[in-house]
Amino acid sequence: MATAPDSGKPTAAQALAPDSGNRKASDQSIYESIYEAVLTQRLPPGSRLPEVALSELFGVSRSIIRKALTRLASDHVIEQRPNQMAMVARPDVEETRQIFAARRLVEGEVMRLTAGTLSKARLQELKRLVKDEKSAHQSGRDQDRVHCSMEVHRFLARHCPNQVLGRMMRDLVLRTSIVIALYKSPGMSACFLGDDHARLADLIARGEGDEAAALAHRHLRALEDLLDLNEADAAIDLARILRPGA
Amino acid sequence: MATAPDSGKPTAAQALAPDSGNRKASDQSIYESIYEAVLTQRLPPGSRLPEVALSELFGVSRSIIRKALTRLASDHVIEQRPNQMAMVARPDVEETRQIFAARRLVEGEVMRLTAGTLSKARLQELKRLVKDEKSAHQSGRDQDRVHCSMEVHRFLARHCPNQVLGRMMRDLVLRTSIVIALYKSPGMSACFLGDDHARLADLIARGEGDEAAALAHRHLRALEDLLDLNEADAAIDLARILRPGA
DNA sequence: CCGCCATGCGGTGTATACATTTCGGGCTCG
DNA sequence: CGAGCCCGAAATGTATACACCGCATGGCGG
Repeated sequence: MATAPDSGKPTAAQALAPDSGNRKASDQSIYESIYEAVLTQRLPPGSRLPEVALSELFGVSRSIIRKALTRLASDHVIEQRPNQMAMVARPDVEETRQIFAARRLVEGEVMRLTAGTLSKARLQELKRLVKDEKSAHQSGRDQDRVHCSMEVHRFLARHCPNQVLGRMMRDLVLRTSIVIALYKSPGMSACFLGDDHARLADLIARGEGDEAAALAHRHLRALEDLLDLNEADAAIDLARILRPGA
Repeated sequence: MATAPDSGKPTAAQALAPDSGNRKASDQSIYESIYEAVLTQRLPPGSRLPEVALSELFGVSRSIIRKALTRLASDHVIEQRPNQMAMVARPDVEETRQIFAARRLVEGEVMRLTAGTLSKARLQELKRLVKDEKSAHQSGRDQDRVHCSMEVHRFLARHCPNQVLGRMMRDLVLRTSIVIALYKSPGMSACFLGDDHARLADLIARGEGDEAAALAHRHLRALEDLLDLNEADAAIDLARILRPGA
């Protein structure tokens, strides 16, 4: 178990280690470290986040940790139950469907609003992200691929003229990342998505908002369809809890 | 100044007094007290919220207060700047427009999803809220009228089948309430809105989602148009900061 | 041998002490 | 007389002590 913490409910520890070099981190930087770790799936759903361990890791007192955790819980990144350790959120199937539906609505509008508003420099950045994703995919660096894929969506959210919607989309992208980690079917590595991103960037650049929105909508629908969202998991959860036969 | 705290940046104090009877309140109840006070405009935008005053008011230590304030800031109810007292949010004109645009998008979809899904008992509750609003309007109890008007929207948000969207709408309703308090023109009391609510409830009851969404869209557009959203205030803010001539 | 309860340990919940910062009044010096 | 500085009150930022709770473990009794 020392080298395989992913059994059941893994603990934080090494997933945040690279960031622990920053001694005396502020609650903002701690928030971002954990946020980033969850986003890139280094902290899988259900990971436990003990306050004392985090306080030692980041070199601050529990006050700061608690503030960061409160904010993370408010953003649905983690779940906090009374007298219990915080853990990375683990949405059920119903909530997963709602997250996808909400994201289709919001991201579609973000595309519509963002198309044609980006400067040349920004478009360069965007194309760069898409290219990085493709190269990461071709080299088989799946961790980097996921990271870049997220960054494409987050980039568009960050540069949407309507920052209220942009912030909503940012949160929904994170929650989508969580449910993908939870419900992805074994074989999927989401190959064709990279092409979607390239086409999306092109439509954004050319200012074709409606088409970009439609593409994002299809993109997200396809992504949701790739997931294992049958009631199987509910049965699994019940079986895991009750253990009736074996 | 003892009886006119609304000059400049009012303090909390009496706006929360009715809730202070609950000694040893939890952070959740404190969160809700302040949330409700902001929603009903008893705490106008810019109101200051000192931690010590609140801790004495609610009979708890600053730890609890700080947790509640952190959550409120995360929900854009208040603004927290380092080493400065928290205050009720005061969005600028640009953010106000974004809030309305986002709310039109989200609330429209909520109407579409909610129409035709409410039980008879729930529909009764809804009609009751609309009726209460109308009677409050006719009696000139403007405070109650605003409260009931908010409750209509919050009711629909709460009972939307998609709770992710519902939660977003809840937050947007609050932020809308804040900007209305900030930018309402002197004479407006929003008379015809009550009729909109009645028609909206009817469309929801009859399951006509698209029509309900369209009505909500027009309703919110009309509401935004009633506000004083010219750059006047930006000039005021600049003048207040720079004080060039006088 | 199996099941139940006591107990210890590790975790969060809350309060409080102390450090640090901000803002304003009033004094002093030019 | 006015401008600048000093200082103190009051606020927030941070750390820490202690109380409480839940869970796992191990002994005890049926």
